[in-house]
Amino acid sequence: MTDRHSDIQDGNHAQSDSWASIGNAHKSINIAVTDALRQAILSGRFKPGERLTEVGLAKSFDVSRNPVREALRVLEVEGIVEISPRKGARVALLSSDEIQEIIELRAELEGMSAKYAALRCSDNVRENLRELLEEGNRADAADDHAVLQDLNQMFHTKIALAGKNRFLVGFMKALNEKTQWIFANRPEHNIGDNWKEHAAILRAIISADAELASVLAKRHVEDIGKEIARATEENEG
Amino acid sequence: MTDRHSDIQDGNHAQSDSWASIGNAHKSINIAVTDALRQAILSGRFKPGERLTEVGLAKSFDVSRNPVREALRVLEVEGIVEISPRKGARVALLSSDEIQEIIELRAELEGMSAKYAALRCSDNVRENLRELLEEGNRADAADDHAVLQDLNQMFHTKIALAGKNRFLVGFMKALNEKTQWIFANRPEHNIGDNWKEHAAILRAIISADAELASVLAKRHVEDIGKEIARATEENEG
DNA sequence: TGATTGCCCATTGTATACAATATTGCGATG
DNA sequence: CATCGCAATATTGTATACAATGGGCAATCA
Repeated sequence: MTDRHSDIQDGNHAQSDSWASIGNAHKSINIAVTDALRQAILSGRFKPGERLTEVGLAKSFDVSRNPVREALRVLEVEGIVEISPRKGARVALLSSDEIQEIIELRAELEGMSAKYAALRCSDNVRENLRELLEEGNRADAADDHAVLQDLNQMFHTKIALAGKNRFLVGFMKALNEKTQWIFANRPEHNIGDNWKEHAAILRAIISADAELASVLAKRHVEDIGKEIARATEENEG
Repeated sequence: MTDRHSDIQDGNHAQSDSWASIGNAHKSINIAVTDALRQAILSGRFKPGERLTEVGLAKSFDVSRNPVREALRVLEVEGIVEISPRKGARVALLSSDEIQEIIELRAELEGMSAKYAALRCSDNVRENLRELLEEGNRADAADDHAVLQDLNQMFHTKIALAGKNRFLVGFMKALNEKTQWIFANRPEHNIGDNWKEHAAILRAIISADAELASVLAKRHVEDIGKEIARATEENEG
């Protein structure tokens, strides 16, 4: 490291807000770069297809090319970067076919998670979900859009965890990230506050109705898929 | 770089191989190292928990540490290597709980794949599956263990592809690799030739009976899980 | 004009050097 | 005898240097 200031390490750069927490603590720079770059792509700051040169990224993060290369290869495995040997890296592209496949699989896995959650959640977790449900109901009644956004994310995370299969959790996390990415890159797709559907799923899980929870969760995601398809068609046709 | 011959690079230097790489860019060393290391781990040559030092691997592959680092980070994302910052990399460990979770998820996804395959496979693919079925039946009748081994692998791959969801294909590939890894590290778990079950699943898919295909495929994997559980218990208890 | 060749520059691939950190071994100390 | 420091060593983290490749552009020739 030179005597220059590092965006990633000291957070003095204009964009440092999202990076500030990752630099100094325990993580090494390659991990910080990976996280920062992933976030930049998923949030749409780097557009699909956009070229990602090693020196460019290295300069913008004020690090050497090495951590950048490692980050790019990690993100390639995650499926959000594409690398052609000796040609370079680009932000991956998602075709509408792939988007539908993501939604389709998410629907199945979300249903599966809900089923497992209903069957397996401990009393602690059940109580936890009950609190989430009530908190969401309050926010929904109060039309608190910002809080609902958070709670909706938490909804998916908690259900996945309650399912007690860590590989399922990992896959769902990947698919959720991709869904977030889809919406970030297609402004015409508006995620509505769908708390009422979430609430119904939560109630089914809490009452240990695995069958109902599964069907509701699956259909919930399928509905999102239909909306994406509709919006895409409108936008492109 | 020492004067020794490189396990990995030999093929790149040999003139005889240059024909093979005409038209497609020769893969870079980091990819070769990734593939070689992955294979070494999945086949059990490196034991779970075994330390993987960068210099050690670099020497054994006769490359610098850089490609090795990149490979380790890729394999970490794939879940077969664990990296602790500033401490180093180890071959990942799989607890028996995790093994059961892998099987559980594989069972669900295999059922899902079979369902989709039954619903979606084109005439071409259906014909292809029919050939696979007959070939397997012949090998089974002839007790040709080696061929069956191959066909069993192909069975899973072809069904996944027939399902026409590339993310599902990716997840199943990851889970199949992990299953292979489980068996490679637990000699007491013997994969039997289970062609007859495979054949039943294939017939269901070919006749477009999605429901039956799904149930059979799921149960087939669950049976494998039971056998692993039984063998583990026997071995540890 | 239009295709082609050869050169230059941008970029990636790989190795090495150095810095920072963790681990190990051993002797001093209670 | 256990344990605490502490130095020596091993290992990882990061930067830089150099080689190799690919793409673009101008000069060249049909």
